Amino acid sequence: MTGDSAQRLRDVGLNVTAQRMAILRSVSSLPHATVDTLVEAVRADIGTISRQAAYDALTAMVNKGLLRRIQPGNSAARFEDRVDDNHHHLICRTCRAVVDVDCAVGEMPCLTAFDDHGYLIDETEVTYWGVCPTCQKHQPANATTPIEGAS
Amino acid sequence: MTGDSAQRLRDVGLNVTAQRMAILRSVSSLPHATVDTLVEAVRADIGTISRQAAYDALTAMVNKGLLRRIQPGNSAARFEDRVDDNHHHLICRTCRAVVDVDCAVGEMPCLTAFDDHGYLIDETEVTYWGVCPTCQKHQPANATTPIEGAS
DNA sequence: CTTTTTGCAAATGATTTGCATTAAC
DNA sequence: GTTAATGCAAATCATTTGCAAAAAG
Repeated sequence: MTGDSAQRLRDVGLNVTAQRMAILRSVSSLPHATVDTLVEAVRADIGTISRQAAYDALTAMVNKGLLRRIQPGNSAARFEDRVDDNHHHLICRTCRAVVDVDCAVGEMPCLTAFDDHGYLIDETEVTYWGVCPTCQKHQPANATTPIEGAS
Repeated sequence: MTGDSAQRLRDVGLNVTAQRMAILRSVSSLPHATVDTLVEAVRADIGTISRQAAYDALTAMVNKGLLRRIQPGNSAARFEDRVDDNHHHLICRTCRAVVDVDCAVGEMPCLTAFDDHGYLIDETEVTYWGVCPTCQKHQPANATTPIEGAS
């Protein structure tokens, strides 16, 4: 239904377009998807979107706080629409699968009582790096291309 | 002095080369520097290094746990040699300045008592996003290009 | 002397920019 | 009607790959 996503766009002052509504819906149904995956999904949905329109729409919505961007190391950005709660991410070093995790500590971990060096802090990002169950099984003890860090 | 960095390389089983020693020294004196900055510094130091040799050396040392790689959003990676302690990073959205901060919570925040989804977790990364004092002053109330997120 | 590392060039992948066309308000 | 959004191509930026020459153990 077009109503909901249209309203969410209007609420933040963005023009309502078929592409933007479709992007918003795709991010909802495909949490942690990359731009390319979202472009595919939107094309299956409304027929056409350019990659640039997708980038533009996603950037606009991230800037308006409608979406959140996740940057798994140096690979393609992911997007999600869980923006209101304080949750973090568990990312597989091998296949880049992203899983949401709720913080055990509480509302805003580590955000209190440290030297902020005069910075105006607006976000605390917590990322857990590891290897997912599937990749643990399908890989020899010393895998070939660990995407980052940790010997 | 060449001894220290040479020994650190040997300790982790890496061949000792002039470039690698110089990289190690440069990362020490320029914490949070990008690859390009390090290449410049190394060239000023020992005369010559290719960018690829720098990437290779840095990757090798990160994999051996000698260095740590920081990925500020989607921009160029930074490197540091503080690998033994549990500290986090405060990054300026505008100028990308990186500052070390010690965690107020304790040893390993949020690492206990949550659902790990079967992942084998090896690192917890905490990043605080904000605007540094300098950028707060030098920018009009609504700056032009906030690098990421947050309206 | 065998293996690793270096250096150069070219390739790749993600993202951005410029500009004319089209659609929202 | 004006302003904002789309689509296409080309540009840019960080990083990787392939391979021959040079250096390390």
